[in-house]
Amino acid sequence: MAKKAPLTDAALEHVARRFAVLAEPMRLRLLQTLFAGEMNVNALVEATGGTQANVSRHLQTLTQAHMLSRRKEGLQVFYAIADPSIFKLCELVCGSLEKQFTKHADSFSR
Amino acid sequence: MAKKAPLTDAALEHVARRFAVLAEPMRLRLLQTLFAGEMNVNALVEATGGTQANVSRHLQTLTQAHMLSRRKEGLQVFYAIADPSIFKLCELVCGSLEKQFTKHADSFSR
DNA sequence: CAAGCATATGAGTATATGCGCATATAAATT
DNA sequence: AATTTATATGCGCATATACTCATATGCTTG
Repeated sequence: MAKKAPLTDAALEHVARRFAVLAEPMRLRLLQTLFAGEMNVNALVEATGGTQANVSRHLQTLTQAHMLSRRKEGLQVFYAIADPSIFKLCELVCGSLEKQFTKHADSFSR
Repeated sequence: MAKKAPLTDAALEHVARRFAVLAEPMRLRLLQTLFAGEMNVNALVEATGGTQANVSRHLQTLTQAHMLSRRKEGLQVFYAIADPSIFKLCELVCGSLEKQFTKHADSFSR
């Protein structure tokens, strides 16, 4: 399989879609929270400070993109990170951003 | 520096913004084209099949995100990939996507 | 300085998407 | 079966952004 083959339009749209899923602060916050492990919706609502409706929608988006797994247990639904490449993606972007402005680096983590 | 520190809201917005820049097929096409090396706008217009105005706008977006460098030489403006992490980012996403649907894998590269 | 070429940008339109509110669904408990 | 609890979803609004067309800017050359 050639490594440098150009991508088809369809493939580019898939890649773009994947980046788009990661292009929302609340979804990133959810992912970051789930880095600690599986959680149900209510826990995620409390951890992120978002509304239940909004959190639920974002979880749906992330799940449809196959980034999260969904497990129902009684009344509760547990979500977890399903795609380990998410970790590396976030690390890459964060690293690149930190280099980019070492000035505001203090406003980066708390 | 702590590796697992949670990100501030401001940092999350920066990360999200970066992903958003990568969330457009035409911009990905431009980046992919520039993988071969520095190019001027006209060459990019021809290579991507986009309109001059649209290509110019996307180049501006990519440059403002510090993903591309801009070099003016006479009438022409040359763009090049400025942030090497872009390569790894695209590889990661493509790899993850290929795994995800090995079915349509044939529609991925040409 | 006029004309021409390469690139950038303002304006307008269409589409997408995030959010809040209210309500629906689904499962457990009484 | 009715009620309660946890999660999902329909709807409307507001905003963002991609695209096209026309035009502006900037540099070069005659």
